[in-house]
Amino acid sequence: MFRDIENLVEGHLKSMGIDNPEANIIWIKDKSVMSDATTTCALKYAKELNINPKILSGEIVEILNARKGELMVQEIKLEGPGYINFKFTDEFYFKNLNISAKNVLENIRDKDLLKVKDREVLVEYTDANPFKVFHIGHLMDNIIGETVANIYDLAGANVKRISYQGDVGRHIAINIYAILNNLEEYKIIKEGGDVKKKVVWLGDKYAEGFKIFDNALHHAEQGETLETESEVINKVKEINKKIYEKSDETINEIYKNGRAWSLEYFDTLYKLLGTKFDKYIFESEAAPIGMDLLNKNINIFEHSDGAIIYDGEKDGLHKRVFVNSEGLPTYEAKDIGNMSIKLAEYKDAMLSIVITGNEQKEYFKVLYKVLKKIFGSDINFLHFSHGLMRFADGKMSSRKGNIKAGDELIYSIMDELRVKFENSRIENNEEKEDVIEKVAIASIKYSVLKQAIGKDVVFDLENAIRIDGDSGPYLQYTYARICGAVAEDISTPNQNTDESEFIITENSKDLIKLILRYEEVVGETIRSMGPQVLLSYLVELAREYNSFYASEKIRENIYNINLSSRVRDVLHHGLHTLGIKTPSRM
RNA sequence: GCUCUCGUAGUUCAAUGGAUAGAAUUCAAGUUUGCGGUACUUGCGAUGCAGGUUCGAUUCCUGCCGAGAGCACCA
Repeated sequence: MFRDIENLVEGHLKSMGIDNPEANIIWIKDKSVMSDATTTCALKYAKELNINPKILSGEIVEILNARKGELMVQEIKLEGPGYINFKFTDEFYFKNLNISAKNVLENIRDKDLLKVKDREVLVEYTDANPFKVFHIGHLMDNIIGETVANIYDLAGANVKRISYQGDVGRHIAINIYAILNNLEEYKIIKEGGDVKKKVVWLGDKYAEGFKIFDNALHHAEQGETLETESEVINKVKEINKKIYEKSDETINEIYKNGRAWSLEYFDTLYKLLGTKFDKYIFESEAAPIGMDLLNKNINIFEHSDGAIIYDGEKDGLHKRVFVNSEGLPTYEAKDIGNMSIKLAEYKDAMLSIVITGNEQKEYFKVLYKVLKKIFGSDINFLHFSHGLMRFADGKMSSRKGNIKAGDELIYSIMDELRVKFENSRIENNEEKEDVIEKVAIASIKYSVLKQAIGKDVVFDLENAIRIDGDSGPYLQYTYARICGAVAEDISTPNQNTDESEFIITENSKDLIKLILRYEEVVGETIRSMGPQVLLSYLVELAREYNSFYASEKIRENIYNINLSSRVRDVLHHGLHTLGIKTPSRM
């Protein structure tokens, strides 16, 4: 919306000899400053031109002043060390309020953002492992990954959502080892109906198996087994090999069932979380492809102690093992296959992103060195990593101990919400359950997304669902409140409202300015890949609206209704970008 | 030991090198003859320490102190 002004300023800077000048105009957040927006470009370029910033900004102000009317600027002032400040006319506000939330991208210009426009961007996230529990870490990964994908969507990219799942490897051998020790239980579980129950059982068996295996590995005291340490280790190795070779009927059957149960259960969770993957890739298919590509590029690697490694120390990184001394591919080699599968499916992809926990940061640096050498320079790689979720107090512990499963966390929040929703205005039980689900997910997503990606998250159940102001439910409440106020029977606002449909008053002015700032916020969110930027803006908007609501009777006039529905549109657009659903009643 | 990340109100988080460092919560005091009080208003309160670069530093650089993560056959 500032394009015309920026073009004029940049034109002048160009004539002064600056290459590709950028005169970004941004809204002033400080309410004590009387102007609406500002640019600091004179300060930046005066240094380059070696002249006094006040002189440069003075020239620019003069040029702009001559065209104040057509630019819809009421006043242009030179303030401070060289800020060029703008105060806009009412006409400017009306005109730009017509830009709907959906079109914000049209008005964003940032060269980096335009690069991904209409190009395929692959986002891999969640990466839950069949046979294993859907951990809190997977939950965070999913929330952050979904948001990153949505933000790239917003930037105009053709985003493909991918989940890469570890359906082979030692963790499964350990699980099957434990199941083989409990075949009677397995037969009973197999007949039972509930998939959740089966998955919980699998998780229990993994824990059992892991304990025995880990004890054997570290020469700790034996669990309930008669086998010696080396027998346990060898058995797990043997099972692992048999899974790869598909050579044992019993193991094949257990493997097939366990994998299917897990995947079916994960799908119910993805649905709950609002994720739709475009593609699932499995380690079992990635492994042979990875081995093949590794052999074709063997010159990149080195042999060491019987293993095949990449010496990252040459690049100031670590050495990583790609194939272990038994000839089996590790995660590293499988990831080469994973990438190959992605590129086979999405040939035009220009960017491949993976979301994981912070602990894998160094690993991905090494992996990307290798991938770059194998797959060339047409594709770029990014790794976003997130921190851990900690709990604020002991209240999060369930009867079994502290919550570690992601689904368990969601269900326990829903239990808390059911109590709160007893007095809800919603009488239909089905709708109520649906809303409870959406509020529960919103409360977790808000907690995860309110800080920059990469930082640890502190989850406080009390704050997440109850406390006002700093929560997902607060934003949802504000949305529902507007929906209630802007009732359909009063007026359905026209999408193409002209200036006769808005009015600027003492109470509405700050709110209008805030709505106009949405464009800038979206640009900043994409540029910094920072959901917290968008989220804190939405809180500010909700707060400003609630303040407006307290001072005005919304249904009293059409202007208030129109403005309210504009706020509703922005909230809807922003929250959906963050993967938060917006029920119209709650 | 080496490498990386991070230190901001009591607490949880913000701030492309820009104006008086923003929010939320806690605590204190208030608000409704009105569409959803899960609301609104006011107040108290912070950049770990020491230097450097700059017209200007929470941001960039150096050192110190403190926290976390990673450092080959796991994922």
